[in-house]
Amino acid sequence: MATETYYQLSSSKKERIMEAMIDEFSAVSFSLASINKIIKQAKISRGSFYQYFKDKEDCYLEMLKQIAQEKMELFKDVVALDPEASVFDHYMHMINQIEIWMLKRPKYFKVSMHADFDKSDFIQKLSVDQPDLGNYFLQLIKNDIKRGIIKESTDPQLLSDVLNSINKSLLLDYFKKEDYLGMSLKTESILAIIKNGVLNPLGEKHV
Amino acid sequence: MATETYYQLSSSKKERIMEAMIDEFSAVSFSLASINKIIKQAKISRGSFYQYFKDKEDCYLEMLKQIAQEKMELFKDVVALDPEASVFDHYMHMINQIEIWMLKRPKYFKVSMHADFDKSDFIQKLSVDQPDLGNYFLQLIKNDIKRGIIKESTDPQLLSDVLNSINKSLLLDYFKKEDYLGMSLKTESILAIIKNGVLNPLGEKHV
Amino acid sequence: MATETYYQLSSSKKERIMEAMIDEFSAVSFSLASINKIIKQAKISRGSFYQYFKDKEDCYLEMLKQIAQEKMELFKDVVALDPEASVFDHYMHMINQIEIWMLKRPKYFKVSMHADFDKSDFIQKLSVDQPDLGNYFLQLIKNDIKRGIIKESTDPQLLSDVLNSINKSLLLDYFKKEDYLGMSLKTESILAIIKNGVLNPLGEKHV
Amino acid sequence: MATETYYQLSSSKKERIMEAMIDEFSAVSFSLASINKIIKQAKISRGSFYQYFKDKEDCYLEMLKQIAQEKMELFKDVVALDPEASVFDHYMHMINQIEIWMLKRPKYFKVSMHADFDKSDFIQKLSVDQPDLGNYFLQLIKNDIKRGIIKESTDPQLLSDVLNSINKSLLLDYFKKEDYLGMSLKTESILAIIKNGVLNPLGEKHV
DNA sequence: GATGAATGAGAATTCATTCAT
DNA sequence: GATGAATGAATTCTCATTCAT
Repeated sequence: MATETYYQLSSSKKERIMEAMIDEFSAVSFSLASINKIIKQAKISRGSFYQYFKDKEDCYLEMLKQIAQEKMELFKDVVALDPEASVFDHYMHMINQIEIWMLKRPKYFKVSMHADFDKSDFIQKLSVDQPDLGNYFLQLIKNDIKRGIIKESTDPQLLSDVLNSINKSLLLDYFKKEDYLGMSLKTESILAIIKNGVLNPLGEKHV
Repeated sequence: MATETYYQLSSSKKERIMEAMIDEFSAVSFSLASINKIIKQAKISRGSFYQYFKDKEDCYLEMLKQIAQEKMELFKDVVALDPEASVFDHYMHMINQIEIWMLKRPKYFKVSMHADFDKSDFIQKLSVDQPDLGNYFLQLIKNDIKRGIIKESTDPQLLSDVLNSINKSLLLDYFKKEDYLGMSLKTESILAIIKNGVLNPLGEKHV
Repeated sequence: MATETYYQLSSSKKERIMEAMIDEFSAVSFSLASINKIIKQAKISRGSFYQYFKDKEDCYLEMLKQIAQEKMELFKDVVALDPEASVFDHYMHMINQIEIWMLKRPKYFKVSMHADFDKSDFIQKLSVDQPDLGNYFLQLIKNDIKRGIIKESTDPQLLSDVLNSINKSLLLDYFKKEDYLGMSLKTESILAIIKNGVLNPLGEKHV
Repeated sequence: MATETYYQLSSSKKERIMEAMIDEFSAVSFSLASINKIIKQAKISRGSFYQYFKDKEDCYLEMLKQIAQEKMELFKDVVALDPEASVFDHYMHMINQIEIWMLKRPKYFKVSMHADFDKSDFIQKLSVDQPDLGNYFLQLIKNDIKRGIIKESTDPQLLSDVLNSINKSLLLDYFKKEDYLGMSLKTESILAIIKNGVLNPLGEKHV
């Protein structure tokens, strides 16, 4: 949604601007982000900013586009896995990818976390969520049930939700700690629980 | 931390003010909340506001107190459960309580979600988190392992984290949808997964 | 100008109020003085304050009255000096009295210094100055000229002004330093200069 | 400390702003000065003001700079005097300069008088005083003593203080009267007193 | 196309004064 | 006569946006 003028800018300038926006929008939420800081860091004039973007919202959207592009690339790789792999393998693979991504682009990740929590009308209208991801795992689960890997009694949608929950919760934790290591390891342990359950098969009386 | 003046106000006025504060602080984060909106909705003058509260932070703290009080009551009930009950029973009980609470006071919950994400120094200093809850479940889990209800091989801390994750994630979901029904039901299904696992014990070849 | 209500107050209460006013008006200028602080220190209610005094100006005037009374007493003593004494003796006597007064009531002195510099319309209208003092010394000087103590060529008004200048300047200095000792000593040295001059009678070529 | 933006303003605009600031800061003390009044008089918007100056303190400092500049020029001329001249000649010369300055820029002088009395932390930190002036005269006095112009028995520091007192006091007087004429004339008479003393050398009996 | 000065609504907070109880 | 809650205009300062050059 940025203007023609913006797209015709030199790559280096566009990158400078993009970096400034990402720095700001990853540091604070949309509503609190300051155009002042962005133009100072990007070393462009106030007037130029408004010749590139209609307004604050517009520049934010442009930045989201950038992030989305990289995400797309991430998920391409997720898909590129042994077709025989179970949903858990896929999930682990995704977590691995996310971990790599977060280490590589911690700010992109922060941006989406902020977006998740900004309640301003504008941000709410954006569906920043990865809309396909839920469905993607759902299919894998159904397939695994068919293949006999997962119990027939399992509700595929529910398992998909659980996986998503785990994912989100982990991200949230790491967002707060600002320390992105150990995600894969922890995820693996959690998956073990989900796969095998925690109840003692010998404990008769309870539950 | 509110002033004497505030506490001596008529109940109806205090409630009007409290409602206005909750409306505002549940709608946006602390930093973005507008005293202007609060006093307009509460129909008090700017001067009165500052006779009730030292500043924005003070009024926020007063509101938290209110929320905390109701939470306390909630957890009283959680504790009052059959001592023989498993951690899962306790967890379900808590979820039930939360569901009731969220239906009754959906905005209270929103406030804490915002607090979770406000990075301002002031909010960061507040430990709005329920600090004991994690530990509480941890003890129950350890006990259940001792009692043979839960597998010895289970890492208590991890299971505790998972339960917490589920909890947070569910809340987050419902926070976004602003639709708090079905939490208990869904939780029950999820617990079933965690208890028994989803792997097909007969499915040899995979995983 | 205070109200009847005020004057009918118990002495102890009036004193409490007066002390609070003096503390405040000696600490900062009239415009910056805070009624809040006064009523807090005096332990009276806001409403009472406005039942005692019409407004801030009114309470200030009441306080000035108090100070004026003590000043009057001071000058009574100044007059009570050997009628043969020169204007310089009188001056020294006054400075001694002032020094005593300032040590005893440093705040009274600060009040007048603040008044001297407050340019608000209200304060300007007040002639806090000791209107008679200038004239008083003028008479003494004229007398000393007649008596042959002071040169005939001396302009009495001018000498009076000089004495006043010295006085004010010293007070100003001590006000800033907030250290009231040594005034008398310094004054004595200065008077020596004024009495005898500083020019070397043998220095022919210059001046 | 003003911003680049300010310095790049057209002269006429800068003068309009400077005049408004001087009007306000000469009318009341720093703490009481109102940015509102300044921007209204200068006919600039609130936003502009804060694009020129960081805050109230900053604009005040900018104004002081202006005053300092003119003072500098004043003292250049004071120094440019016959090296044989006595301290009294220098003093008179300075007073003459001050009189000219005060007639030309009466408000500048008022500003410094206010600064002298503002007890706010910010103003206190500024040493608006002419720190070298006292010392400057002290050196001249010592020199005049050496040269035999001034009595050896004279305490140089004391005489310097007296000259300063006279200066301040005169300024203070004229500040209050807002009438700056006759300063030089009066000073000359006062100096005569200080030079020659007022005591009648023939008056034996007294003092 | 680029610049950056100008704008003004909105933010939090203070304080002398009024008035119902 | 005493109380203290209520008021609102005033304060300083911020920031997204516009517009003349």
